[in-house]
Amino acid sequence: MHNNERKYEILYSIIRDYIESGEPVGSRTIEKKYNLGISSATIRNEMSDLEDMGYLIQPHASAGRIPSDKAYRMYVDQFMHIFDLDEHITEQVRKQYREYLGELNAAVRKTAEILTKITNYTSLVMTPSIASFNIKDVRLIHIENERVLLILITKQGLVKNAELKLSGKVNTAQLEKITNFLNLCIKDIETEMSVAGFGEKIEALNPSEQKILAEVVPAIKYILNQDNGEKVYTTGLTEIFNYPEFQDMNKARHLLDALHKQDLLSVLLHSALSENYSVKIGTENEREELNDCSILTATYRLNGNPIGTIGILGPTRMNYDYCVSALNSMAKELTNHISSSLGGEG
Amino acid sequence: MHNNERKYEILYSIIRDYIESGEPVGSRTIEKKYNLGISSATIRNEMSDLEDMGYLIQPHASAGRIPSDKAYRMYVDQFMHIFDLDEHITEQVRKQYREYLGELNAAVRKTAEILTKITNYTSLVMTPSIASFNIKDVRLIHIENERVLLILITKQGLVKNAELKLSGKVNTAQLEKITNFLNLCIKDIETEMSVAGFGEKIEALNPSEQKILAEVVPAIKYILNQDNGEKVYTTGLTEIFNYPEFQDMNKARHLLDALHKQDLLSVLLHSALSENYSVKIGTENEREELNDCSILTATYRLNGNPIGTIGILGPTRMNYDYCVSALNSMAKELTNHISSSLGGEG
DNA sequence: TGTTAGCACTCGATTGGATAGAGTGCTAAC
DNA sequence: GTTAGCACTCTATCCAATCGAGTGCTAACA
Repeated sequence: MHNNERKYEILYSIIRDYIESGEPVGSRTIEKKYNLGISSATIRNEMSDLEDMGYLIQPHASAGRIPSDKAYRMYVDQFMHIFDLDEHITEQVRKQYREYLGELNAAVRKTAEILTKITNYTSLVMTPSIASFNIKDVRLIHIENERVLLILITKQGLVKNAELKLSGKVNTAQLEKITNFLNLCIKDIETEMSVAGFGEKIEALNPSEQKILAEVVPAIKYILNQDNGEKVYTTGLTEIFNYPEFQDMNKARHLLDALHKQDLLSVLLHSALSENYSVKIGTENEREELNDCSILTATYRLNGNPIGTIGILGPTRMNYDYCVSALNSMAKELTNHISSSLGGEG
Repeated sequence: MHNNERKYEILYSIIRDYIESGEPVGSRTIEKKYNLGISSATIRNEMSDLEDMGYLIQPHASAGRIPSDKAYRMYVDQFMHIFDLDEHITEQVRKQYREYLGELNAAVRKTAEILTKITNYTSLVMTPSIASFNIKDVRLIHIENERVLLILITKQGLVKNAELKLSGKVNTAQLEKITNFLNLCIKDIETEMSVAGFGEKIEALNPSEQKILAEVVPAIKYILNQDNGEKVYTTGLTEIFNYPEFQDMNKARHLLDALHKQDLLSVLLHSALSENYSVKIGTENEREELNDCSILTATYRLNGNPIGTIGILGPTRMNYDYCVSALNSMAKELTNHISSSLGGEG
């Protein structure tokens, strides 16, 4: 077995062919389509070895062979070639982004649309949590009785609001005072985040105001920490019908059901935040419903820190080169857009 | 033909049977399952007449017959029986609503979930436009430079906000003055809605403030009129896979594609706002994609005025009695919840 | 020893004919 | 006007035959 190189060349050819055709690949196909200079009989022997090694699977005795998840994994690790998208595509993307100046979530969602359009796969995007940003300004607006609207404005110019229900009635004057106090203490809100942490400064408020403050601060903390505003959007859910591996109704249904579960998607994309990009192939996905799919993700950033994830979902037989490239390019564009439109400083 | 009553009794039986079984109904089935006191041969003759009249369709020569859209229409108009849902179900619903006190959209979306759960059909809900409510309070919050957050609070306690981009920078003092002015003129905003309509009162503002006002007012108008905030949510999209009429992949895909189009759904539900409830059967739906479905809708109200629509989508062969009943009951519950939780006055 | 041609074999997919079964329409009798 | 009876139609299902793609093995060859 001094010639492993040839084996992998054959495997590589099989993977490429199968990704393109979707049909089990036979030894004669390889012999004819790829000039490896060896006969189909030799290829058969090698294929038999590759099957023993776990790289190929024979759906049934008289069919060709298809790559296993392990084969795709090797392909992605060894052979995959990441490139930049055509300049005229990225230019168009930038143009579309420009329309969403400041509206970050809209730009992120647009990214999903573009991804589906250029790859014909389902795409998933996660909008960033407010926790990724630094608070510049806090406002409390009185709605009525005990209801208060909390507005957080970040240094980057993002706005997030949420309604709070306090335990008792408040009035506008009280809220104004508390608002001013909070804005004076903004640094503390970010770091300490507890009433106790305000120290002596709190003396500026009277007892009843302090009581309200004690309710407001945990609410802010909650909104900042509970991934509030982090949401997953999907586009092109029905694209999977294009692929023969999902012609089976039950399979398609199963997958679609899974993709409608917000929490599942949320966990999926959130866990991908730690890596620059990730490729999960078939059974590498923990959820059983996704074992026939590959999920590619990439993160977009603000000031170098990942704040969200964009992803593509398709059958394991997918064009990894193009998809990973497209995903990376889009993540890069989105990152650029964010830093230019929000002028991040913190 | 002095005995049309019998004909319709047969038709009624066929419809009931087909709704239940989903299989073409033959004359012998009717003879055995429904005691009409006549033989299968007679039933055959009547069925032949009913086919000529356009109420029945024969998929092929040696099959039974299935009801046409026209038959369902007659059924809905003549035979349908609307009833109230079981008290223990509505009690549960009320309990769930109570958790969303004040959060109207959350309650509406919950309604979709409940509808899908109790009917096993896809459900669609439209959240109300802010235009359905009376404005009590307007706030303008300065974000940075030319960016302003507009907050509208309704008499009913709903809060709606949107970001505005003005043509030039503004400062907090200016916005405060304009906010005060707007709140003084709230009646005018509702009725006139143009800067000219403010008459002499506008003298209270200096020219630069008037200029800002001239930008803000159309924005408010836009938000009030453009159905801003009116959004359609779907639940149970994959339920259609349960029904044999959508076993055909292409059909299912076609429908799912359609149901992912926000604008289509929006038009659909919006047009249903004018009626208390509506039933659109098969080809009665204008969109070709929906010609195999029936869409049932009902409106929920605030102070007697319809402000939103909830709906169910299923195959034309659907249990109209139960579904229309469920829909009406839920619309009633939602209406009650809204009037009790928002304490509508205007 | 590695490579290759040749061949028997396997197995899924397709085809076609036979059959069963459900249901109709027509006719003749009641 | 109603019904029993029967011939007819059409689909679905089953089964056998066939096709074809692809393999694995063997023997020959460099």
